[in-house]
Order: sequence, then structure tokens, then C-alpha cells
Amino acid sequence: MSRDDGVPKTPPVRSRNPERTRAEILSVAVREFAEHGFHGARVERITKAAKCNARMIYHYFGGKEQLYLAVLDSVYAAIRNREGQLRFGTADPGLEARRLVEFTFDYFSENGDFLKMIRNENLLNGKYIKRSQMIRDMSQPFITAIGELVERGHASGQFARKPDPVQLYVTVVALSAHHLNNAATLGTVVGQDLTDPAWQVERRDHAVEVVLTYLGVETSE
Amino acid sequence: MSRDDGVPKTPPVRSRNPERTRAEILSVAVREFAEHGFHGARVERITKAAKCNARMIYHYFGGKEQLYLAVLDSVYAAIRNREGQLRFGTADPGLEARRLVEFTFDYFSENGDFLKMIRNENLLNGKYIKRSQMIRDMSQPFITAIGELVERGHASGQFARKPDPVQLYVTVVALSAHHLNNAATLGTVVGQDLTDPAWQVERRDHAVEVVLTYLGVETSE
DNA sequence: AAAATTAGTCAAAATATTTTTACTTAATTT
DNA sequence: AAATTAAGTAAAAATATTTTGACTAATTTT
Repeated sequence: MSRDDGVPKTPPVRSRNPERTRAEILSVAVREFAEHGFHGARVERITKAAKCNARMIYHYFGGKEQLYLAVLDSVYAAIRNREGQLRFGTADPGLEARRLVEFTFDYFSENGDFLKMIRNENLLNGKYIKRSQMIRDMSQPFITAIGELVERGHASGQFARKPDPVQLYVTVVALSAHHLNNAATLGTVVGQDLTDPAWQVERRDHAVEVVLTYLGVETSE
Repeated sequence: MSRDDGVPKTPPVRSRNPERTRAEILSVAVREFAEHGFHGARVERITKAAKCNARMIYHYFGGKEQLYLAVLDSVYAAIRNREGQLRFGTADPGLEARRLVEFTFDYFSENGDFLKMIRNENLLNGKYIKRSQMIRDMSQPFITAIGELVERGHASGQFARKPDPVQLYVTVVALSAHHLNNAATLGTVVGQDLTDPAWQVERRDHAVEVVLTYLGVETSE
């Protein structure tokens, strides 16, 4: 017989790894908040997926709310990073306009959690994003770049129109995001599966065509 | 001294009115679910706003979930009703295309709760809308009507293009809804107040122009 | 190597939220 | 007018969810 009774727990030898644990929690939390929104997200699900325990969330982040904030920051940091690679101002305006649409479309398509976080943040009426001066600052150059693109395209006579850059930007984003944000309801309404890759390829072509036609750029048809 | 002690409560004479109470709960619940989503909605807030008590929600609807379903049904019933008034097929295709965009844009603009309910339903991945055959059925005629409009416009030579009706529909909805669904984050990003009526008037013109230009209809400029 | 720190565990406390029980009485039916 | 039904209330039970306390041991620091 064993000599225990005073040793009820079996704390199996565990390694310690702060960076990994913190990163794991954050990564898992991105998925949880994106998938369920702030109110729908469950601390318990996060700890289970991160194979840690609730105490760790308080240890590393302070609480559910602060964890959400860290997640929001992290997804914005990611897109900001990618946007930096898009350097407008050097190539043909028509081509750059096309690149703008394609980049936006593809980024949203490939980074589902970004749009989902944004959708939830808007459900909260921007409660947390409003606190972030960083996001405001990071975005301005992009809008400015679009403005310059419109300017060049129009000056060169290649764009038939000279729209307000903000309107153009909102349109590009809308055409790239709406079908993803509303795949469930729109899919039901139109009786098609909008998550099907083939559907999305079609959508991409359509979005590009709408924007370029609007600008008055000739599309090769 | 008073003769109470056995009469601690003061049930002040209250009138009874089933229809009114039920309708009041539903109406208040539309706002609550639209504003906070399913998980963010609070039964207590609903009862307070409806000036009744939680028991009534169970009495009339069965629970929070069933109440949500009733709300979803009700907002869809409302738009279905209005859509019925749009009768395509009689007038000039260019004009009807414009009417399509303007109707969609204005309906969304005037019925904020509809888009908000849809935004949340998509956050839930269409959990409830998928159960509703009604919505599927009600929407098909509208898509068909758009298909016929495209057909007529193209046949008459007035539309330069003949897009897939579903793509066109999604585009119209996207251009009309995205800035509302994402007013908080987009507003922060572009540094403008997208809820400002003047901004929305500008947006409306832009949306109409994008769609009509895409179709190749001459806009009076 | 002892001391200090902090990553990590477990369980329970604190809170928040929904749902039900037990009861009261207005309105309706017989 | 008595009996029945169902609208309505209050309070608490049930549940769900977040947060904290008390402890253990791995790692780092002295």
C-alpha cells in the first residue's frame, strides 16, 4: 500500500515559460473575442484553450477587459504592419488603384479575426478603440496616400473622376468586407454560400471592377 | 398607529393590459438586442424599460432566447413589408437602378435597429436566422426582381454591363450599410463623424454614383 | 546555497444574470 | 356574484461567470 493520504494532489513537474504562456493566452484570446465578441467571450474557454488557468489572465493582463484591449491593439498592429508595405506614389495610378482594392480585399479575406474584432468593437460603439490615439495616428497616412493617388490619377487624365478620398476608402473597404461581415445573413437571404472560395474569387473581381469603373479606369475586358 | 404589520407590501392598483405589455416588451427588446447584441442584452434592462417585471418575459415569450427570436422575426417582417412596395419592372431601368440604391440606403439609414440586429446575428454566425425558412422565402423575389432589372437594362442597351444579380445586390447593400455598421471604427480611422447627417447625404450621392457608373448608366453631372 | 521572486495551481468567494416559486388580484367567464 | 383564468409582483433560487486568496514550487538573484 502507498504512503500518501497527506499528499492528495499530484503536481506533475511543470515547466515555467512566461513569454510562451502570455503569448499563448493572447493568441487564444484573439480567436475567442473575434468569435464571440466581448460579452460572449468566456474566460474559461480561453484558459482551457491556452492550457492554463484563469489566474494567469489576471496575472498577465489584469482582467478580461484589459485582455480584450490587448487583443484589439494586437490585431491593429498587425494590419498596420502590412499596410506599411503598400507604397503608393511610384507606379501607374490605375494599377495602384487596383492594388489598393486587391490588397484590402485579400487582407480581410486572409485575416478573418481582424474584421470580426472590428465588428464587435462597433457593436460596443467603439468603446475601446476610441481610447487609442495610436490607431488614429497610424491610419492617417494611409488616407493621405489615397488622396494623393486620386490627385495623380485625375491630373494624369487616367481617372475620369476625383472622388473624396474618404468616400473612396469607405467604398473599397465596404466592397471588401461586407460579404464577410454578413456571410451568415446574406448567405441565407441570397441562398448562396458566401464563404465558398469560388464565390469569393468572383466577389474579388467584381469589387475591383466596380471601383475601377467608377474611377473611369479602363479594365481589360 | 396604523393597523398594518401584516400588510408590508403596497400593491398599488395596477391595470392589466396583455397586448400592450407584450408589445411593449417586444419593442423595448428590439432596442436592447440591437444595442447590445444577444449576450450583451440584459433581461433586467428590458423589464425596467418596459416597466414590468422579469416574470413577464417568461410569461409571454418563454425566455431570453425566444424573445430574441421574436425580435429577429419582427425586424425582418418590417423590412419585408417595405420591400413589397418597391415594384420593379415598369419604369426606365436606369431610374429603377437608382431607386434600388436609394431605397436600400434610406431604409438602412432610417431603421438603425435592423442593421444592428443583423450585425449581431452574424456575430452569432447566423445561429437563429438559419432556422427561419420564412426569411429565405421572402427574399428570393427581391433577388429575382434585381435579376430582371439587370436583364432589361442590358437588353435596352442602357446598362453597359450585365452583372450577376447577387453581386450587384451585395454591392448595393455593402455601399449602403458598411459605414453604418462600422461608424465607430471607421470614424476613428478617418477622423470624421460618420453619423453626421451631412456626411451621410454625401455618402448617399456617392453610393448612387458608384452603382450607376458601374452599370454604365449616365448620371446627370 | 539561501533568499527572493514570480509562474503556476486549486478552490472558493464575489458578482452578475437568468429563471422559477409562491403569491396577489384584475378581468373574464359561468 | 362566485369561480376561474391569467396578468402581474416580489423575492429567492439556480446558474453562470469573473475575480481573488492562499498556497506550491520553478527560476532567478544575491
